Amino acid sequence: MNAPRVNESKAITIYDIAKEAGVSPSTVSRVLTNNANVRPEKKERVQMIIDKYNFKPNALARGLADTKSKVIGLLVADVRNPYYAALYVACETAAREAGYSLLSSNSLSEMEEEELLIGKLQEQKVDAIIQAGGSVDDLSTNLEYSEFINQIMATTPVIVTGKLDGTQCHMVQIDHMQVMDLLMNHLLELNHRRIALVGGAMHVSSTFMKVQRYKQILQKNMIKLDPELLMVEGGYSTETGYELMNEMLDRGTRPSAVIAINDYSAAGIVRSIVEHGYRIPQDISVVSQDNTFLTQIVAPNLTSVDYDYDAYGKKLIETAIAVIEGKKVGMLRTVTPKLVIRDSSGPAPEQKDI
Amino acid sequence: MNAPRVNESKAITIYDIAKEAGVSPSTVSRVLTNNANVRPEKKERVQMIIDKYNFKPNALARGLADTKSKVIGLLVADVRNPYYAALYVACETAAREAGYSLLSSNSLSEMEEEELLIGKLQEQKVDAIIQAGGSVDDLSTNLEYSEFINQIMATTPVIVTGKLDGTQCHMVQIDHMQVMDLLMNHLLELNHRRIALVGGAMHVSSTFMKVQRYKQILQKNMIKLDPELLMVEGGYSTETGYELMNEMLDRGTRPSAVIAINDYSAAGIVRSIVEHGYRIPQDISVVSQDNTFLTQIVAPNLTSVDYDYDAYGKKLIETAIAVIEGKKVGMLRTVTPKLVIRDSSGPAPEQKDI
DNA sequence: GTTTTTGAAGAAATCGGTTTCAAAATGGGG
DNA sequence: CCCCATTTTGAAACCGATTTCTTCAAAAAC
Repeated sequence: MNAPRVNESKAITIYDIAKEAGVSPSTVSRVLTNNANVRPEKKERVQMIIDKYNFKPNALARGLADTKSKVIGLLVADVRNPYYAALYVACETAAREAGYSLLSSNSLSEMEEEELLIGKLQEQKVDAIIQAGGSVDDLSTNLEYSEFINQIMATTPVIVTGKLDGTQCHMVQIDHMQVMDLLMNHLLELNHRRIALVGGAMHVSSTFMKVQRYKQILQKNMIKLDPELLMVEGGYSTETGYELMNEMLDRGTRPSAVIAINDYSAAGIVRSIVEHGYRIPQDISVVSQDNTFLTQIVAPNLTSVDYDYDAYGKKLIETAIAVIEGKKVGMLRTVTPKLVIRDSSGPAPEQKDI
Repeated sequence: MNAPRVNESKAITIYDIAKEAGVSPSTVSRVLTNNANVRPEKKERVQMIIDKYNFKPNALARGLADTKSKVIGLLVADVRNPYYAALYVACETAAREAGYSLLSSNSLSEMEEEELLIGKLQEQKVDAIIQAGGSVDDLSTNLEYSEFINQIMATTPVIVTGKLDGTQCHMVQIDHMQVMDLLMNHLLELNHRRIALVGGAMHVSSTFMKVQRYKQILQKNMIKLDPELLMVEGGYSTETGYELMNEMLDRGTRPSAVIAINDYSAAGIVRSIVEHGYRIPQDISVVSQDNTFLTQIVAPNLTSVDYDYDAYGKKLIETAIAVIEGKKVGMLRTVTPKLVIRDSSGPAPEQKDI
């Protein structure tokens, strides 16, 4: 009769395994890390005991000994935003597949908060920090921020989404120019000429680049820029989209198509348009960016630009691991956007006003 | 002229601080942990040097030494679901305020995956594991799962959302009965008698409880249960909501109000209703659960049951910390729901059929 | 058959903290 | 001013791995 199984409060260690296998702790460690020769029969014996107890080496001790925690810190602006949620899941999946864990935080767009959180991540000895969104994207504080990142980089490698000048940190960036190209080409092919840009803020670098590109494309197509169609002066929320669109329509400005800065604000834009009695896409087309699940919640389903989040996350994690392992990898990698056409965009209506 | 600042590759340690302060490492540690007496003037001197270098103790070493990592593992079903995203952020905030970090994973509803992830968390020596959603809620595998949790509990305390019999693990649970009470009372007060229940799956415990309660309330109000109004046989997605509602309306069943299992599916339900030419709430009221931001994206804005995510997350973290610190705390804590009335619910239309 | 090379495995140092233990310093009372 | 109780403090052990350094044995070379 076996002794009753009792919760031995002490966790099992490499020494216990060693004793039971009749070998030294070093040997057990060698079996564990698998980067030194151990005689096959011994290796097997040790492995059996490891399996028997389902022994898992203490990651803290391991991290302390070899100064690699196998944890990557991930700072996202806010996972409640579907865009970041998608990116976060993609990163986690990629990290897991590479044998890393993720220590993540929501910075909630306070730069002070960010500093605190990064400090926390450093305490935890994460091997690298990925910063997705937040201060990185803010043109107005960019210089100051680069300084800050450089300081962090002295200790921990940092990878950011977006582009950050004046640092040695690696970047994975969506090709914002191409995002705008995709949207504009789609609309121009549908004969739209009065294309509005709604939502976003100019001090955010991605938005800034998109507006630039928007203007370029108009020019190339001999379309005169109507400043009334450019309403990039709010935020990225549903509320903002709703208000900006209301303002435009109430003022009498009538676009044939609207480019929303993201799906989130598109929801507000769509509502405003519908409430003003226009049909989508018959009267006004709406196209959006991010291709989150919101595209399928809003009626009609939104045409939106997708970033292939899995690939995006994978690139971030790959870059982080490459840097950790000291391998060479491009400083700036790009995520290629793709247009997903749904029901919210259609041919421009016959022109009746100017 | 100062020497140029160079990246000293070696991180600064407690010993460096000790040397510069002219004290022993033990003393520095005492200042750091603040749980032993240190002569004030010495304490100040050490603290100054700590501040000077902005020294942060290595969390790995610390965790190894006192077998407390100050990290809590959080397993959520899927942060891309706004409900879990809200809960996740709430937990993170609460954890941070209590001086803990969060190591989180998305279990993505594979029980195998869950086991793997929990194993990972244990390796990382998290002080406790919070499991939010996933297998916990599945009645069909509940027994097997309890066994599994008990095994984990031998090493790491586990806190789950929902109710899990046969384990010693702490639970924080939404009062599902009350959720249904709130929704039904609201609708009954608005004179609704033909109330449909759409979405969800009976093997999920929360849904099961809600259906039970739904029947009880009908009975108490002398309303005969119409099985055609009960469409709890799909999932929790927008797609499911859309399909189930289509099925009901196409079949000719006409409710005066619909209770959606969550906001996510409500979006599909709303779309189906609108596409069938009914107005919300004039013809059919829709009420929902979770009170995520989706309530404000769907038009009309959804009446929904809120859980006060901040309080919810805080209860989870508080419970976890209490367990970690060996303090007594109730095995089952409850989250009280609250109804948020918006535009999707209104008085029942004058009865014309039966 | 002896010497050299290579491979396997243990002892011990190390990572960077916390904590126990014992010694030293301080302080209060007689 | 001395003695005893109480703080303070430092030395050393410890947490649980990895890794370097040795030693020893076996295989290869001569």
